[in-house]
Parts: sequence; structure tokens; C-alpha cells
Amino acid sequence: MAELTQSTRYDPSAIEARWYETWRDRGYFHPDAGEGAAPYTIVMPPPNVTGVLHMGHALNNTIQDALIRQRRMAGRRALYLPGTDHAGIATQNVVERELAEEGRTRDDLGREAFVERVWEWKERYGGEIYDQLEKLGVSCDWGRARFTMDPGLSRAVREVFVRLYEDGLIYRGKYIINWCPRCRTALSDEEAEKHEQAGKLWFVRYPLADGEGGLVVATTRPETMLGDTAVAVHPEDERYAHLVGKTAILPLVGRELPIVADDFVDPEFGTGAVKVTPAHDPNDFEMGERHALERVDVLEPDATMSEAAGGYAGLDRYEARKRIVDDLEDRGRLEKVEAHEHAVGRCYRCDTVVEPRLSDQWFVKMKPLAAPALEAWREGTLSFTPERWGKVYEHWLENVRDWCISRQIWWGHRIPVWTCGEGHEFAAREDPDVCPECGSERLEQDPDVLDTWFSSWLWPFSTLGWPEETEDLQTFYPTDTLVTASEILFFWVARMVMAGYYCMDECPFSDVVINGTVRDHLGRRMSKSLGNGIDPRAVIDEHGADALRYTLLASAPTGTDLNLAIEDFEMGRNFANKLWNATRFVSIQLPETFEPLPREKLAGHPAVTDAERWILHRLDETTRTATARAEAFRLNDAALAIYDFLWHDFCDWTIEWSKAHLEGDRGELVRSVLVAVLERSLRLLHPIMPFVTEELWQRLPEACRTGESIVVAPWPEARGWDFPAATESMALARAVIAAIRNLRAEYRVEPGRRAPATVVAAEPEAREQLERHADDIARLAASSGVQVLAEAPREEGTVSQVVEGHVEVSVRLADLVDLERERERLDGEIARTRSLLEASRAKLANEQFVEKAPAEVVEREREKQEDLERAVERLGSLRAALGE
RNA sequence: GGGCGGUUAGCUCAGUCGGUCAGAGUGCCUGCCUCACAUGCAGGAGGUCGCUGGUUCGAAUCCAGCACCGCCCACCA
Repeated sequence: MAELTQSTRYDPSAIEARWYETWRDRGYFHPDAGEGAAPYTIVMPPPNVTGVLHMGHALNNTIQDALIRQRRMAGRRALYLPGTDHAGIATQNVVERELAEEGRTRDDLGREAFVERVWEWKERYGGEIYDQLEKLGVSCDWGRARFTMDPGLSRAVREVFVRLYEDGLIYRGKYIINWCPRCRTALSDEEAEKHEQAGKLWFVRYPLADGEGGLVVATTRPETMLGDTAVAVHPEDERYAHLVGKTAILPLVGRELPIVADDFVDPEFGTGAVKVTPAHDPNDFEMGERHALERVDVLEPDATMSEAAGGYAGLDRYEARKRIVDDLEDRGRLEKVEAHEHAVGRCYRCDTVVEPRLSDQWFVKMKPLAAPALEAWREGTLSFTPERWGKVYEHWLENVRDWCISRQIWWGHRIPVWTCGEGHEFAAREDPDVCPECGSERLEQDPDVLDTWFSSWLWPFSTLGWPEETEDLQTFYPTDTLVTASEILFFWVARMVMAGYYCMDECPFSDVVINGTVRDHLGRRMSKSLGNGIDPRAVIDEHGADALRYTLLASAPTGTDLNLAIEDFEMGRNFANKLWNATRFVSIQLPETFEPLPREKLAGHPAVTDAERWILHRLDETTRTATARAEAFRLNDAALAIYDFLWHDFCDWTIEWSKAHLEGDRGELVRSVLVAVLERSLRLLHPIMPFVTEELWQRLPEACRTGESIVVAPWPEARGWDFPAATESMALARAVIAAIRNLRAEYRVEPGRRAPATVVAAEPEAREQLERHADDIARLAASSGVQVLAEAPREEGTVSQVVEGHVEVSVRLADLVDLERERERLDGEIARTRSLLEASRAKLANEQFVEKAPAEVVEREREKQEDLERAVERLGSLRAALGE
């Protein structure tokens, strides 16, 4: 164990894969269902099967894994359930592109062969993301991994669909939906992303049928005018009151358009008169319903103009727009054109501008499902971190609209609705042979498939076996924490809560933790097209998974976006390396047969000093902080607290301090403390940096740890090591050391040259503390000896500082001292201290302050004033000794 | 149009209850290969906490307004 030949560089590549296999093979990630310890469950937001691990996944999964590992160590039965999503449109697109390269289309293959082909693709590439997640070190239960199109999950989808259908919560109808002309499918409102875009507003004059004047309407999509079946104005708009009931003529087409009055119209916008196109605009559709208007569909599914467009038939929508504008202009119907910024929907998969289109689609009624989901948030059954996301969730649910769930693609769960030759329509859990109503064998299944999210929203329970009453479901549902990005709060989180209540009558999780978006150092979203993405796999290859995980967690306050540059990951790498070397140092000190003192004997050991007590005190403090922060989902705070403790307290001070105490009477105690602190620190850090902590933990003597792996070692608890006096005394010692070092550096003392130092303190208590530490202070400050005195002897050739207000630290530098410079330095110091003192005095002279501020604050201010007074005094006498 | 978030050191960001909160990492400057670690050690410079008011004994912190950046929602064609 104590080989001195070990490399001074930590090499993660040598150990990560090995440990991962060991953990997995030993079953640490696989909790049993049934009776046992309290479960803790996280279901992984399933990445798309087409997905490649990106920084967003890395962050999301690191957070989840850190939570899972911490709770597992704390004794919970932790289940981290992984899986992938079939991602209907995305996956179909990938395979269609593959086919395109072969010069074929999905229609060439036909539905069955195409779906077969997608399955082949899935079998071949769908597992890649699992390998990448393993490299990240996530402690998922791979034996329970699920895919949204597994037989079990497909059964769950069917079951829910049929239940909703039977409950009257699913309906089919002709409505305006978002249509992607490239994917040739409907999209949900959430899938049609709105983007502000510069466009134009065309003002077109529609003449009246009776030949008397006309009225001007404004439109952003002139091509849709071919489908106009009315013109609308506001009922109270006096400008147009006389026209209501009359008829206008549609230019270019000649169709007669009734002029109707409708509340929807905003008199302030445009001209206050609106062309109504029920087949191509959701509002116009509703107006069409209200006024029983005809619907004229002028577009084909691929966004070319249909037969109904007359002379424009066959043209692409934008080509048609151009021609129509030209033609209107030619005929003098175009009044004017204005620049106009407006929101345009685009397909979230291919970025094509979506077209509002009239078609037959399936919908889920959301209002009844939303009610319990709202209730859960309002009652506190469901919490969000950060809390503000709860309001976003609430607002969406309050305004939720029905969910369009049918997609005109082939890859996905086919809608389980059949129609028989007699026209009977029914939904069925099992593929039917005959119509249940009339026995007809001529059955036809609806050709559409379900929105991918229709399977994702069941994820927390479908993955556990639902609709079967499995042991897993009983044990691990409801789950505990859901960690996800804010982008899918509506797509996924809100709908999961609805499904949870609808199917299980219970909220599917108690906490939703929203993680931030990973951006580049300029704050731009990482994306393929910008080429600014940092590949987490490359970071793992270069620095190790622990470095990636630490950097991500430390840089990511919960819910805040993080801007990262590639160099930032060196922070994690350096920390892992620091740990490696600290452990090397401790190991080297331990004989092969080392038996550490029992932990309960450390703090009360006869040979114990402030140095040991202080680090034990800090260890307890850090343990409490790390635990509280991990429980509150504040992993960045936990990570930073452990980092600070290990690097700056343990390595910078305790290890350095210990070097003179490793042998002799105190040796056994000091070594026991070192190993105890290190061992517990490794456990604290394990959820964040699993690999390096395991590797190092295993290198500690067996008697210093419990169990065969740190993965299943107990989460640390504070032991009541509470030593404020030792903490204070060490703070003074460290301040004195820092002062001597500072004086040496200022005077450019050669590193090899040692100089005697004097520490003057009036208080006997302070002197006593310093006396005890004199040798260590001298050693760590490169001094030949430290003398502790009550009175200051004024010697020539010394330079001084005052620390903690009342302690004077002097170093004899003889020939190196530049009197002039020392006078200046002290004058500066005196001026600074005086101004602080003045401020403090002014504060205390303020009656209001003394009266109204809490006694504790006033007391602290008094102490501060005293310290400053003494400091000014001491500095003054130092200065006086230097003459003019 | 509505809502939310951000603005703190050159850079990336912490800062919970208003009073030891002017902090970290990185970068920069000085000096060190000191027997765990140069992926390191020691020392140092660097900020009017976006702007303007207000509340308060006291404001980076609370309130209002403003400016800039970003996100989400939205059926004004």
C-alpha cells in the first residue's frame, strides 16, 4: 500500500472502467423490491435512442447520480432507473435520411418494412448512450432499463389510451393543428416552437358586392386569402357598423364573402377588419364555427397549393405568396405593405415553418387531468427546486389546452382504435379480430401513431411494471426526485403528474429539481450548428469522469445556467490529482500493519493538541454542511464545501502541520487522525467523484474503513467534535505564520535563509496558546525560532506586523531591512487601521445604532473597536521605534 | 403584449436570516522543482456589488423606477 513508486499523477483511465464493472457486477446498483429499508427512487429522463451524450445529459445525470449515491450511503434502498425514449419523429427522420442516401423513401418500403428497419437501427445504435452513461459513472440499475416501446410499456400506453377513451377524455375531431410540411405530421402546441421573425403585413382592398366602395384587410400570409370565406369586424366598431351583413368580393377569386361581426377582432390592429380563413387559422376556425362559415382548404400536406387554389394550384406556399402579391398589385388591390414582426411556429425537429392546418386528429381533454396536478403543487405534495418553477408549472396548468396526440408517422405506438365495415369505432386493449358491436371482420386500425410523450408521461410507473401490480411498483412508486431541464416542464413533467394521478391516484414524485442549461463561455447554448459544444466524452477521455462531474456540479447552482469553457474542467482534474497525492502522503506514513486508534479515542487522547482538535472540528462542520446541502439539492454548495475543507484545511494546514509529529509519542495519534479525516472525507466526496474516492479508499488500511466498497459504506455523521477553543487558537497560530511569511516575501528573504521571530501578546492566554505552537509556527514560517513575549523589546533590524488586533509579530532581518521602506509601510498600515477605527467609533457613537441594533451586533462592534485601538497603539509604538 | 431570471474581480461565478460578505476558481504579478502533489507551494495586486431614488441605526442583500442581456408564455390577422 505504501509504495513510494506510485505516480504523482492520478490516471483515471487506468481505474474507472474497472471499478464500474466491479460495482455493477456486485449488484450495488440493484436494490431488491419487497420488504426492506426505505426506498429512494429516481427515474432517469430517458434520452432519445438517437441521442449522443451531450453536456446537458452529463449534468442531469451527474446530479441524479450524486443524489442516488448519497442516499444509498445514507441507508436508503436507492433505485436509479434508466431507459431510452423511442423519439418518434426524430428517430423516423434519422432512418429516413439513411434511406435517402440509398435513394429510397419510406413509401418505397411500405409501413411494415419501414418499422422493421427502424427497429434494426434501434438494435444497432440504440444502446450507445448507455455505454456513454456508464463512462460517466452513473449507478443505474441496468437490469431494470426500459425502452418506451418495450412490450410492457406499450401495454401501459394501450391501457391508458383505452381508459381515457372509455372515460370520454379522448376525442377525435377536425381542428386546426400545427402541421409540419416536411415531416408531414401534426405537432402538439409544445412541439411547434414560436420564434419572433421579421415579416410583412400586406393591406388588401376587398370591394363590396354592391359596388359601393370596399374595405381593407391586413394579412401576414396573403396566400391563405384564397381560402377566405368571410370578413370580420368588431361588433362595436362604428367605422364598419354599416357594412355588417353586406357582402364583399374576394379579389383574384371572386368569391362572395359575408361581412360578420365578432368579438375576437381587435379594432386597434391593422384596419380593424379581418379576412377570415377557417381552414388555415385557429382563430378563424373558431369564428367559422360561430358564424357557420365554409372551410376552404387551399394547401396540400406538403404545403403546396391545392386544387382549391385555382390557378395557383401546385405552387409552393411561398411561391404562391409572391405571385398573389404581384397579382394584387397589378390589379390595384394592394393598399400598402408594412414591416411586421411576429411569432412564427417552427417544427422542433426540423425547424420548418409549421402551417396551421385543418385536419382530423386525436386529442386528450386536459382540464380534468390538470386539476389534481394543480392541487398537488398548491398543497405542497409536489415541490420545485428552485421554487419559482412551481409558478410556471401552475400557470401552464391553469391555461392548459387539449393535447393533440396523433402523429402521421409510422414509428411509434399505433393508435388502438379500429373502425369496422359497418362504421363502428372502438378502442381495444388487445388487437381485435371482430367488431365487438356487429361482429364484422372487416376491421381497419387508425393509421396514426401516438405522440412520443404519450408514452413518456407514464414513465414513473410504466417502467416499474404498471398496469401489472408488480413488487417493483409497490416498492418504488411513487418515486422521489425528478431531475430535469426546464425546457420539458410542460412536455413531460406536468403531464407525468397528470398521468400519475389518473392511473395511480398519487403524485409520481415529491420533488422536481430543475437543472440549468449548459452554455459556452459566451453564454450561447451549446449546439451542433454553432460547433461550440464541449463533448463530455472527450472530457472524460482527457481528465476522467470525476473531473467532469466535479466541475459540472461545482459550477451549477441548482437551476442556474452555467457557462463553461473547456479549460474549466481542469478544476476537477486538479482536485482529483490533489486527493490522489494527499492520499499518497498519508499512505506513505502508515506502516503495513497500521492499526489506527479507534475514532472515539482521538479527540480525548492524552497527546492531542489544538491542531488535531481543530481539523476534527472542521471535519464535523463539513460533514453537517455537506449533508444538509445534499438533502436540499444544493450539490454545488456541498461540492465546494468539501473541496475547501480537503484542499485548504486538510492539505494546506493539517498535512503540513503533521509532518513534525508523525514519529514519537504523538505519532500514532497524528497518523490516526490523518487517516480518519481522509477516510471520512472520501466518503463525503464519493457521490460527486465516485471513481477516485473508491480507488483511494481501497488503498487505506483495511482497519481504517468499513465494508468492501465505498459505494455501500455508510454516509458520515458528525461525532460531536466541537472544539471552539482549539479553533480559535489555531486561527491565531495560522495568522502569525501568515504574517511572518508575508514579511519575508515583502523583503525578498531568500528561501533558504531563516530568521528569528518574536511574537508579542499582552494577554497571558494568547501567549500560552502561542507558546504551545511556537515550534510549529517557526517551522511552517521558515523561522529559526519564535520567541513569545509579553513586552516588546525594541530591537534594530526587525520588521513587524500586527495580527488580530492585539498580537505583534516581528522578524529580525538585520541587513535586509530598509528603514525608509519600513517606515512607509507602517505609516500606510497605521492610516488604514485608523480609518477603520474612525468608522467603528462613529458607528458606536450613533445612539440609534446602539439602541436599535441587536445587542450581539453592538457587542461585536465594541470588540472590533478595542482590537483596532490596540492595533493602532502597537503600530504606533513600532513606528516610533524606527525614528524619523 | 404578459411573466420570469440575470447584471458582484480581466474571465466564469458563489454570497441562505439586512450587521466578520467583499468571496471562490481561473487568469495576472513575485518568489519557489521545500523529502504528497509544478495538475503544485508561498506571497501579492485586482471590485463605487448595472444606474437612480427609497426604506433602515445599517443595503451587494429589502422596495420602486430605469438601462442592458437572456429565457418562457401568448389565438392581433
